[in-house]
Amino acid sequence: MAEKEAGRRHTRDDVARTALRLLDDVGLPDVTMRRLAAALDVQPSALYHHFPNKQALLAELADRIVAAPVAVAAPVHDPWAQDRAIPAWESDVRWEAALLRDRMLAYRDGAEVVSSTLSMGLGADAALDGLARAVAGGGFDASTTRRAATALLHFVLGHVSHEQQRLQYDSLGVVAPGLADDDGAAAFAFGVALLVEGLRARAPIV
Amino acid sequence: MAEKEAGRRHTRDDVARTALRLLDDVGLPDVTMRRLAAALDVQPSALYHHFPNKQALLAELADRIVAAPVAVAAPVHDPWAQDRAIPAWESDVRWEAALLRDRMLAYRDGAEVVSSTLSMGLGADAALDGLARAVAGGGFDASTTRRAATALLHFVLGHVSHEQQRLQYDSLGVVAPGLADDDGAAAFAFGVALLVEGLRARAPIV
DNA sequence: ATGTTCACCTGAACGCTGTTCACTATAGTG
DNA sequence: CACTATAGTGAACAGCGTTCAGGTGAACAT
Repeated sequence: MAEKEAGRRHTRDDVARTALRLLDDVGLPDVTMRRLAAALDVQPSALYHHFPNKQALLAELADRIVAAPVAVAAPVHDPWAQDRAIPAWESDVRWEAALLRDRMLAYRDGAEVVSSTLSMGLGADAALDGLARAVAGGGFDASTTRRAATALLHFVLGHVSHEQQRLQYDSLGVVAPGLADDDGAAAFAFGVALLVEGLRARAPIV
Repeated sequence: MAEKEAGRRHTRDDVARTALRLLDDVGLPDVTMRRLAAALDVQPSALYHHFPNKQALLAELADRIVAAPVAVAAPVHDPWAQDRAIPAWESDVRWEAALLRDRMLAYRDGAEVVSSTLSMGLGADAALDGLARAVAGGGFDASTTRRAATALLHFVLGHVSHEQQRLQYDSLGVVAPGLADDDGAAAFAFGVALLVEGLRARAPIV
């Protein structure tokens, strides 16, 4: 399954990249220092020359996940705005939220990694920053901006975590229990829309 | 610190109640099967006669947290509705969200316990049910109701987790870094209001 | 060419975790 | 009284994150 990296000495970047690949291969619960060391063909203790502990390693992974380059570039003209009544900041927010979702979906258990790192105050700040920047485009005061951005962030993290947990369930052959699974993207867009429209009601300039 | 329970034989309820007290005393990361066994004056293996594994134990705790009786009864006339323009379902949703927050805040790391249990599909369904019931009062279709309720749930879980993590930071003597900490209740109400107002825009009956 | 430095790594260990297993004691019921 | 279900024992297992004293080799200055 996971082949060994046959190289001799490794850099901090090697370790992080191998860890990211291991995460995608085996999932967060099976990303252990021992397994990562084995993947690098190295003793576990060697990892502590690159990261002081496992949490720092995971924080680095979270940073890379939320700041990863994405396949499709941001559209100059947003796809939601055939109707010109929609202000730019609204589609910016939707876009930024969708971007964050895509980035976390790009790695197995990505949302879990980002969420735990974020909740411990280490790294992954790009996640909140992107949302806050988009919200700020609506001209809200600092407090409203920050609160709206964190509300969006909490929803996105919770939603994508839920989405990825279900992905894992399904991949393990568990049959869908009666109810049809909700389309992830649509349910996500709905939640974001709820927050955006709630925010619209208090926009300073209409 | 944590005194031993000197009783003879214990029931499943004893174990759960002691675990809940232990959680409040030492926090989730230090709730280990060995510590819990010690608190009950029992060998760790004895716990497995009451719960098949630790996750099941934590799921029971989550169930008790989200279904706990609360000090103040629900008001017949909601406190937000001096203005009669506010429909009942809106204040119901706000109330239900605030209730869930209070219940999770009642135990150390309560949000973390509920969140992890919920994300693994074991128990704590009362959390979503309460919100969904309140939303349904607005007369929305099933899909909208479910999506809005989970959006609310994700926000509440994320917010309270963040709130409790900060509580722990502060209790450990870490000084607030420059920025004044946002009032938890106010920021919470803001996030809920955002979702409620977004939902109001699609209410079938005005 | 030689000596030194330093990043990278080894190998073994420590203390902790959740969980299992065969066995024992105790309370309650026919 | 014998029986059975429930509760608990004590030891062990495999795995975890982490530490530590020491080793090795490439890079660099003399």
